[in-house]
Amino acid sequence: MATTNRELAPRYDAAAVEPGIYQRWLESGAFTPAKEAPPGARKFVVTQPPPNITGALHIGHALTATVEDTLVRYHRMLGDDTLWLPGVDHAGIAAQFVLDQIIASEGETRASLGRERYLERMWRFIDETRDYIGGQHRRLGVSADWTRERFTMDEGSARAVRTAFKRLWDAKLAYRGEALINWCPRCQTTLSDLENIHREEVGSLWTIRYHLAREDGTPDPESWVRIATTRPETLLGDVAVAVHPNDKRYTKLIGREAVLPFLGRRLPIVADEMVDREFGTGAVKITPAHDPDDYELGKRHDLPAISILDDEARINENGGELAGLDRYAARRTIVERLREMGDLESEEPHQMVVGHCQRCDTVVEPRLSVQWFVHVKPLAERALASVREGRTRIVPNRFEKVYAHWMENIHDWAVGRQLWWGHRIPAWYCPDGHITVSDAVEGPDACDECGKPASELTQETDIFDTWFSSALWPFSTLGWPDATPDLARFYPTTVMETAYEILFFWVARMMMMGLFCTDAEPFEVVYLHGIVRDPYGQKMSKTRGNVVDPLELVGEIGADGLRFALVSGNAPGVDQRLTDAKVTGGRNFTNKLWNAARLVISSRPEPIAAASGEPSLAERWIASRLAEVTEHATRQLDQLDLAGYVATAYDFAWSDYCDWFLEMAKVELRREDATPGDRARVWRCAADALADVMKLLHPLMPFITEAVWEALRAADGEVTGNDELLVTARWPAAGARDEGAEGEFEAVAELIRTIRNARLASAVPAGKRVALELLADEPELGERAEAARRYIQALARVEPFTVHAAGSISLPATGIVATPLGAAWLPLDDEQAAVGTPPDRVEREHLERGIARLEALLANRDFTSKAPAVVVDRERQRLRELEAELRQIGG
RNA sequence: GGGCGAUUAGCUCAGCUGGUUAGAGUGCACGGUUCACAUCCGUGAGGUCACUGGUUCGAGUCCAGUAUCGCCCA
Repeated sequence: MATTNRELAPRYDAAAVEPGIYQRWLESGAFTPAKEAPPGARKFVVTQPPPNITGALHIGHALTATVEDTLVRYHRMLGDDTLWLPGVDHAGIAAQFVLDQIIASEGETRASLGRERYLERMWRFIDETRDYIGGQHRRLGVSADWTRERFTMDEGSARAVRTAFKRLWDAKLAYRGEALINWCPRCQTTLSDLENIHREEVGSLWTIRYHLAREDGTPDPESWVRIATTRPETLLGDVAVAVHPNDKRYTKLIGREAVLPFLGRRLPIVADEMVDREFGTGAVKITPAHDPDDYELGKRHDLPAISILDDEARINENGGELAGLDRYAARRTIVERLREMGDLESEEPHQMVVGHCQRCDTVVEPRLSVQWFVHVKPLAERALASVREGRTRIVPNRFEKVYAHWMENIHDWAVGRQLWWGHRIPAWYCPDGHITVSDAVEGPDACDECGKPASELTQETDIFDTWFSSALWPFSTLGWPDATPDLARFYPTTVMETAYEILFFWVARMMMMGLFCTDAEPFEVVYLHGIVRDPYGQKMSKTRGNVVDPLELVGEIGADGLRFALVSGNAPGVDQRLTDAKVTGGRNFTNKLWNAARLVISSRPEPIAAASGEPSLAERWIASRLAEVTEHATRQLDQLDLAGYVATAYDFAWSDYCDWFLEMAKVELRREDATPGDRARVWRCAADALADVMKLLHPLMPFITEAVWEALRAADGEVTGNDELLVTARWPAAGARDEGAEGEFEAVAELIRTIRNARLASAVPAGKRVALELLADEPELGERAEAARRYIQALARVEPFTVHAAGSISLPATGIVATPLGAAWLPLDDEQAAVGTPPDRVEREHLERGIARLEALLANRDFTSKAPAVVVDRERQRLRELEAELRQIGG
């Protein structure tokens, strides 16, 4: 292709460029792994944390997508057998929550529709929203293999769920039993402990008189025991009063009975070590059906548990005349009546911890219920060992302690949910009370125990906690329980990247279920990222109204800019604030890259000759820097140090390549004595280095780099070689360092910086060319100065530039500055000199302080004898340099 | 109550296994119509690395304690 339109727009227009690029990637099939693993290739596999199918991506998802995409693109470029498997989650409670609101607006309710029609409606709804998340991910640049996209409610996942549960059941790790569970009266379902969010609140502590029972069981108006409670409404379910066995105040009451107000129930007064003597009056009411501690105590004392609340937390038939009242109305009524009866002694404000539903924030009600549980202790022990013994690594590793603590104190997992949207528990009941668990789609043929035919069995109506299917995600998505080629090829996966917030909810459970189901750790590394907060450090939330829509930002500054903003300067596991400055910084950087490309492409010699001649200092230096930076960035990516990688690539691109190299390359390209071969050589160097910068930045900023690649390819096919698309190009190999070139460059750059500074200090107008004199310290330095003359003249804007040999000229009285090549000064006329401030004195004092420090350090025998030789040599060298500089300015 | 983390420039944050005079972005000051970019270029000011003690030739970095803030678990 000839040189088509090589004029690039002066500003990078992300919105105009990105969609087309994504389409090209898709058409190229770059995101789908080859049919077979390349021979000898290492694998790199990530399963995407599946977002809620009914939702939209928030900024945290954008971070997840960015980090994973960066790693995946890097490994794809390395040539690894790379798979990134995307998917969405059915989000049981959350989805029901959303659909309930929708059908409510249509005048329907779950009850009015019935289970079957409700689920049909859900599937229709899902079909509408299904592609939304994927579309958003595409706009962020996510390079996942969409041909393998999965949904936690698809048939493969369903089979995995049934199989896993059957195996748990067969291993006696799943059971159905009565327990006090967390109940959300609004969501109408059981919650696991993790979904029960504890929060400190100010409530009340009421002190109530429970009259002691007389012989005939009636209350004695003259004697009572004072009970402290935060939940007076539950007294309807009281079955005892408990005191501490060593509490002298109550010793004589143990064994006697009190009478429950309103209901007249006789309550034994029992002694139990659990009772906190310091709390309230030291005597507590015991309500086993509504309090976890009471439940345990009740079991120890063989007490009944009387449930007094219904599904919606209203008083049930056990509450006598209060039946039908909401729990809070009942509380008010009971308190009021007790007061009237003279049995309410006091009411005081009380700081306490209250559980709330994670989903809807309703106060959770402890409730006695028969539920499905998974006995996770044995699973947890294995999952803990995997991390302890290093088979799975958590980054940052301090979360290994958090993980361990949770695993060590784990409770059985209540996996049943009284919802409709989710995987139905594959358990069948027979009329005789037997339970049969089956992993077959059509269920069991007969009762496992008594052989009653399937027609007489009824299936459990509860569904699984959504996290149960999520726990199987790394392998259910690859075909487990079948031994599929994908499972063999891609499992176990490599990196599980997610928010530290769901370490327990998800990561821990994947570890447990992965080990149980597949006998392997589901991933090698867990990479945890922190929370993206607003500029004031507040967590983003709809109620606070401070949410930032990532797709809106993509529209404003492009996906690359957002990706850059999210990853730069952020360590794993650490929360970050998303500020305007960061976002703008991301946009500016993409624009900078774009303009570097504009310059390179527009300065291609036309026609271009065959490159010839010796490389200039600019070329030798940038090649060496590129070698170092490639090596560095590669190591940082290998170590999952994304912020470090970004910083390395950013500094190189902006400072080294744009600020220094391109400026020097301009000098080379525009010098009059350059041959066509020289110009071609310099341009090729600039273009090749730019191509490498694009490669280095591609994992993080895929769109702009691909766009530049395309423009480079149009301008000169030799630069991009056979790689039509950058996405499938190979990651650059680090070349050889050229320390000589680096040293020469540093000296010249330092001289230029010093002269620029001196110009400003002497008030030389910025655009004006002034004379510069340099007294070379040694002949060799003079030669270097001569060799770099054209850079110095252009970048320091000096003309003429005169280099004097040592001893050939005497220094002026003032205005000398020290440079690595020798003493330099700007011979100013009197008028200029009068305006400016000679910088020498400050400089001299600065040098003298440094010299004194180093002399003292080097005089210390402990230092010279104990510190490594390299360190001592470095200090000696530094001292020599400072002394030379001081001599230059006449010290 | 137990555990974890943070405290570094005005602000937001990097700083790996201890080793030049601690860095970046942003903000600030000064100067810039140099033919890629003002979403830019150049120069600069700005830090007793929370505090106290210890280990070490050498501590932002390791150890102990204190203070403040935040998070997790109970």
